[in-house]
Amino acid sequence: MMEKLVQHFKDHNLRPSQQRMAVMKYLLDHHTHPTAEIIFASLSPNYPTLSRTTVYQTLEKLYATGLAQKIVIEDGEMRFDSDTSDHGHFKCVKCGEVSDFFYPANHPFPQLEGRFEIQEQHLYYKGICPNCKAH
Amino acid sequence: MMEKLVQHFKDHNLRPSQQRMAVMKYLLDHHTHPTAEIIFASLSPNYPTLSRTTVYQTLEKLYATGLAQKIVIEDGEMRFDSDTSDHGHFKCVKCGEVSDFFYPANHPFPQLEGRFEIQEQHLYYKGICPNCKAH
DNA sequence: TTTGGACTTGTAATGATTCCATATTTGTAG
DNA sequence: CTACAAATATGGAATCATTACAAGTCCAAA
Repeated sequence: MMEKLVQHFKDHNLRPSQQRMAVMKYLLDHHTHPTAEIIFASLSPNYPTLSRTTVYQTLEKLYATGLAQKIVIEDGEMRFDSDTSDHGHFKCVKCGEVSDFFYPANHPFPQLEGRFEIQEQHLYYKGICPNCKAH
Repeated sequence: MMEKLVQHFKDHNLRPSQQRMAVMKYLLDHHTHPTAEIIFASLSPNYPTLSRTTVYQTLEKLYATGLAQKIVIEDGEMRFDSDTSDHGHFKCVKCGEVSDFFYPANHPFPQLEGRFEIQEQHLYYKGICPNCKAH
């Protein structure tokens, strides 16, 4: 597993530093769409010298090289997901949790007229999750 | 036209103050998905005492009462649209412009499993717009 | 082992948004 | 028409996630 990760990084011209490995591993282990702050807080105990800036920079690198996707639903709250496949998200306005939902690969999405070059597609819903609805 | 606006506000228990009228009118006249700052800058010359805070508060009110929708595509950039119908957006990563795209009202969207209560649906693409692609 | 570039760190800066206390305006009752 | 209470507007300060920057550290190649 670790070797696979190292290879991932090398494939994308990134050095497999401890910090990068840790951040990426966190994303692979927690599909909870964490923010940089959440990741920082989670890793800090084990990496006492870890800096917030490093987490931010690492996430940006992961995003830029296609190892993670960036999810923006609320202003001032960037979340990350190591699952870069096309899938949607649901954010509960009560508990704040963001969950995935998947749809068939061939699901028909609205087409754009003209010569738009599409790089990313984002679909998300906001509302109340089953948990919060049941009190 | 102005009377219609006044009625809009009254219907939603909002007083038709000069400032609110001006902000709402701006949204109705400019379907360019402006930010609060853009609206503030545009109205300032005609309303010298207008405050940024007022624009922010007004936009929040308009959103909360269903007179406008809030569009978040990039972090730290809240945009507003007086067209509250279901439609998608495209943001050009080069010029930064946000444009609309519409799809049939009966377009099939992915369903959520379980008892999710959906309040908002957002679909957007990012990429290069025809203008920028043609240089 | 040395060297250069990549990476990390911590602090300071940024900038959009919100807070808050005060002033003004608006709708309404008399 | 007038005055009062509630709603709204104002502007300067505070917040807070994110980014910039300068200095220190690590790693790979010669």
